[in-house]
Amino acid sequence: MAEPRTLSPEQWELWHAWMQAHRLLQRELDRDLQRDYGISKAEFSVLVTLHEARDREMRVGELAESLDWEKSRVAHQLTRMENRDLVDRTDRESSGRRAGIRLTAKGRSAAQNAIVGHGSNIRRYFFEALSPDQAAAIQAWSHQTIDRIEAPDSKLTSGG
Amino acid sequence: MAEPRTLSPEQWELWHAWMQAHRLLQRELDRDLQRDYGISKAEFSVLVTLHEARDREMRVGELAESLDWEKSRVAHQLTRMENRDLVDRTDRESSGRRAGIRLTAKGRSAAQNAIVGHGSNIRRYFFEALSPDQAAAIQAWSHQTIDRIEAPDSKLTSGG
DNA sequence: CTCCTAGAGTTGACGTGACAACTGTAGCGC
DNA sequence: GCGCTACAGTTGTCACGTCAACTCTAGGAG
Repeated sequence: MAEPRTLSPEQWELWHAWMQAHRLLQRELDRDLQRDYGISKAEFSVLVTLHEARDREMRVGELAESLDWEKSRVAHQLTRMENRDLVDRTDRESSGRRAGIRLTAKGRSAAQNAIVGHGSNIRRYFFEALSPDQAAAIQAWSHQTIDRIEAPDSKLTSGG
Repeated sequence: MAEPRTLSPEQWELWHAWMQAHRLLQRELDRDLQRDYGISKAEFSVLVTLHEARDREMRVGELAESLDWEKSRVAHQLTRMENRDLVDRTDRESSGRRAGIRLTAKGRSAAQNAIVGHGSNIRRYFFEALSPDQAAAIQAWSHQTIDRIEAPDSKLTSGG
């Protein structure tokens, strides 16, 4: 039995169903968030992260690190959110560079409202249809995958 | 114990890890597809679907149905792919409406090459790190979720 | 024939996400 | 101080995906 180079029909089917389920779920959650709180999933992520920082101003790099987003993605997102008056970029550097990022009042209340609502939507769409076995399997797979992709060669971090 | 309205920290963690894993996986697969075959995941999907139709021309609605995409998404994608000479829209209706969609020679060869390569990438990134238990759990969850979201009230399909 | 409705396909606007290139600041060696 | 490098943040470009609006065609009612 030579190693099969292609996926079996069953594997394709599983792959397809998995991708499909994921996309439907994401779309559903995003729609609800948009409808109920007027924000998107990406905006929600930023709002939550800033909300958890309480009063402390965050920097772009810090946000990028915390969200595991690319810097440019954060910058673009902040520009849009600044236009929508959800966040505030304060001038800190001497030149035109702005570094400190804060929630506006509108952003803060949006965050507080959305966290509860979005959480219960996640529960409704995701956790309620999830058996403990499935949860364990998905958790294990998630961490495997993150490790595998994030740190393909971890030899750099260990003291060698 | 009143029903908790918000997710537990563990649930948030699982949710976050899962989203993260998914995004990393998708990005990785898309990058490889782009690097090795010069096409994106969306283009791949269209190419495969048209490839499986062999010589038969497909219509936009048929493609949308088969891929479970919105019509407009298909139209936009076809426009991009037409510009890149991967597909061909043939005139069929009397007016300026184009209905028949075919692969170009370039599209056909791209499809044939990519199917093998992409399949083995999926195997490498997804199936190799997946135990049978995990596969079963993920499959079950996927179908549950698709059913739940796609057909929230299925009373229309059964002969009433 | 005209209006109405339904369906297929298209288009525009907008937010999202990735990548590359650019700007400005700071530390370092000369 | 000048150039080198590293780093932080920004910007442009492009592809993706959704929603709403639009066009064109066909079928039925008046």
